[in-house]
Amino acid sequence: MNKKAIIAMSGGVDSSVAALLMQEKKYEIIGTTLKLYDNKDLGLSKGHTCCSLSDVEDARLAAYKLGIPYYVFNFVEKFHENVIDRFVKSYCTGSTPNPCLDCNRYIKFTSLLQRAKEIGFDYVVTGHYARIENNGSRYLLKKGLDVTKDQSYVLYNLTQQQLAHILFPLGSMLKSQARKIAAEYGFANAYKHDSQDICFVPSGNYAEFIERYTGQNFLPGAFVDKKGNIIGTHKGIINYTIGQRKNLGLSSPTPCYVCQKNPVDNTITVCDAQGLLTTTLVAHDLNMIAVPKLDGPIRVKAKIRYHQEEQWATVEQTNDDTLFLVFDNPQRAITPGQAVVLYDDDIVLGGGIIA
RNA sequence: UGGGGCGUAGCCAAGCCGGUAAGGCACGGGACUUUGACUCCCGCAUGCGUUGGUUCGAAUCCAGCCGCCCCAG
Repeated sequence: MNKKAIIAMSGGVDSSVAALLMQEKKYEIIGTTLKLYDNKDLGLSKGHTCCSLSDVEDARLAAYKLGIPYYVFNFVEKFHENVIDRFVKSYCTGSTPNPCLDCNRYIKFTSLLQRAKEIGFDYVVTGHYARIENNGSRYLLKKGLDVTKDQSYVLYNLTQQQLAHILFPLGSMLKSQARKIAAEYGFANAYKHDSQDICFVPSGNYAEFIERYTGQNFLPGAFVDKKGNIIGTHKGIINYTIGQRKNLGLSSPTPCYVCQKNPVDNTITVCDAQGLLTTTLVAHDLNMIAVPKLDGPIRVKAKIRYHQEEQWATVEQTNDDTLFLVFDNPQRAITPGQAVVLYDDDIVLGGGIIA
């Protein structure tokens, strides 16, 4: 009897090709799109995003083309609770969250996986560019072969139990190959633009979103320099993140960057580019994949934001839920709320959230 | 109202022995991107407080006026 897999179809090229590949491997598959929010509730109309309901038609079309059953699963409540709420709370406390991490962690690979099991399916399949291997004792998460599209960073939260029931058919493929396959097969979305922005804030104006969502106004406050001099007025603390240069409106001989957010007195500290450099960080909320726990300080390559080359560092797990990293070279704008993901070559060791 | 200094884009600022407005910051637009940022590219003063004058030609020289700053009374 064929293995059964649910394909999470966003309406984009990647997940459509993922479905096609699974079909070719003779899996018994169904396609699904997750309804994550009501566009109306969020004051949205339309946008090319990774999972907006407006993309349902593209997904449905691809499923129809494949001749597979297609369903929309309603995860609106789960998404509110596990993604949007966490996103908003994080910003309100001065952090800078990455909601895609939570969406993968709680929605696609928890709620959807659970649903899949409930209805008798063995696997959840997505179009992520990452690879899963089993070394005999553990499941390993590895970078996608297409280094320019590698998405292992946003998947570092996956557990052994989850990895056992996930398949990434695009992990060993180049994006260009995926597009080619899509084009040859005749998927309408073969040349659809890659997704971007936060899916539930397609306008990109997440600060406005947070104010609307919380019904709270974030008051203006002072920009101060490292000596404590007031040098300007900011528009509310949620509008800024560590390392930000644009939209500060501060005029000076050299560019000004945000280097600290202080929710307590509602001030934002700015500095020059040099002032953003730091060599150490602490992370919590860990998930280790390749090993259950790090023994002693080890050498790794670490990524402190999605789009950045990993950097050499020495890391130590100081307790069950804490990592301490020392980078070989100072890093620019290490940002609380973002994830640090540890790599041994192309293997994801694990990661955590920067404190 | 005696003396001195200054007024160039939103901010800072070069140019000032006349030859047709550097640069930085900010801002706008693109590129990049399944987060926020960073980065990169492009754009950004028919005009130099104002009115006249000299000159082929003035931000640059001259005069009046306006405004601001400092010193002295």
